Amino acid sequence: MSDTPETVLVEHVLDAISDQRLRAGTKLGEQALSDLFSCNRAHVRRALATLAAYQVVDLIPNRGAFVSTPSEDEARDVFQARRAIEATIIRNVVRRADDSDIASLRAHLATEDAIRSQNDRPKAIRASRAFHMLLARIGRNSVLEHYLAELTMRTSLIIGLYGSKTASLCSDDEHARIVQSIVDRDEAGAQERVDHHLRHIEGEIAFGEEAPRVGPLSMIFPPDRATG
Amino acid sequence: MSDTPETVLVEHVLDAISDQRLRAGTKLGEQALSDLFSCNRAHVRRALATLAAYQVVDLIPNRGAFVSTPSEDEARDVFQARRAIEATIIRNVVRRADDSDIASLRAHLATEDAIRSQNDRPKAIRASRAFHMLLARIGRNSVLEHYLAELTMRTSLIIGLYGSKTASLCSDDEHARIVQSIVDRDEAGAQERVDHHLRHIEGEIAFGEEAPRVGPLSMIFPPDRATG
DNA sequence: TCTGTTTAAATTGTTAACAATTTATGTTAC
DNA sequence: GTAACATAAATTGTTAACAATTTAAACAGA
Repeated sequence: MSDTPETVLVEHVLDAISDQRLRAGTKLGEQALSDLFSCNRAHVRRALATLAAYQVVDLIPNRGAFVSTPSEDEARDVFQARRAIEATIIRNVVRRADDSDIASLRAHLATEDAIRSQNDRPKAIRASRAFHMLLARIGRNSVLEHYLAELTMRTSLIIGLYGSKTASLCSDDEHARIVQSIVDRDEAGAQERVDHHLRHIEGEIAFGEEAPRVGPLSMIFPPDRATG
Repeated sequence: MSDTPETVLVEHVLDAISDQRLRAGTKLGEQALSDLFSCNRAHVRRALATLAAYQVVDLIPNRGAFVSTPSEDEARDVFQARRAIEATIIRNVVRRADDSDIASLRAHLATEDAIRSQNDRPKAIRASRAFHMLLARIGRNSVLEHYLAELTMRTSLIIGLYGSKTASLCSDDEHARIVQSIVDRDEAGAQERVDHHLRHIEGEIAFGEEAPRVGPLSMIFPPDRATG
């Protein structure tokens, strides 16, 4: 990846969204962003066009750019798309994972365990997303990996918008069982567990009662960069 | 859809790619595009950023924008992603298609029949893609529909780049059988036939021997706008 | 106090000019 | 004739200024 101002800006916004530091509806002003990232407005504009193409930002003519607020229908479409994509990803993983991949998965489970004991929700959200993206990388299909990256970000927006009944989105237990199926090379079992896991997350979302949106744009900058 | 210069440009480029009027590797010069579409370079730049996010254009710093040339690995990833996504789409179609939807499908088959007798390859390509996109629309999952739109365009690039042994990409026969399964509400049958159809298309691609790339940018404008 | 209007500020949209880089052209030496 | 180099043209990258629109604020009237 190159290091142009556009790329930096896009990556920061995506990270902030997936960490739920940026919430649905937040306005992304051009001047504010160009100040925050010390670049000119042309760069900001291009970056916003990219984010709009990723469907995490809405561009409203003469009004500006806003973090998108997915509807309930859209949310259900996102989850169905995730089930479709992650079903194929997990199949690839079971077939293609080597020893080093399995070591990575086990290391990740340990990290999630450690984070759980800290009760740090933002960190937990980040780690949970990282687990799914790790599976996507091990699956070695760059197209599916890219789409899942988009969908997990939109999932973050959805959960941030409608809230989740459970504190921890992904129970680490379910992640552990998925890894076990991978180790056992149990394709059907792994697929079933991933599907169940995703339905579980979707089922916990409290549609109807929208959480208070927006938040300060300054949250676009992370408190720390340590990632699992 | 709004009618900003960016949108117009993006739509035209996407159409040209899916019709194989624009081939892999073609340079998309800023001046040339701003002349062709009578807009300034700022608009062109934003449009190119959007197209790059859709992964149909590569942006190379200081060199410009080029229609992307998918590798063989990427091509296989695209087809696997299509199988994953279209499997869920066809399931939705079988469950959700009403009488009017089935009428649309039958009308489309008739159109494809008519086009086949004309031996008009560009038109056939366009109609073939339209069939898959029609299924996506009937499936009523906007997320999957959007991803399939991207993937069918990339499929056009792939076929244009590596060539296909058969003249007609999608044999209309296979499309007709898929529709029959939908009418019969045969979920498993429909899924199996879509999967077989996609594997058939992929199998016909002649990897290894790249077709001559590039072509004149002027082909970005269509000869006619009649679409099935 | 509330409503509607007018004015001012802030934000987005547009354009042009200039700088930096790459590509093409042409020249010279061998 | 080819290769290397120098020059010129074309293309991309950057910046600033200005116009148009929207949002916020001030104000007057009921």
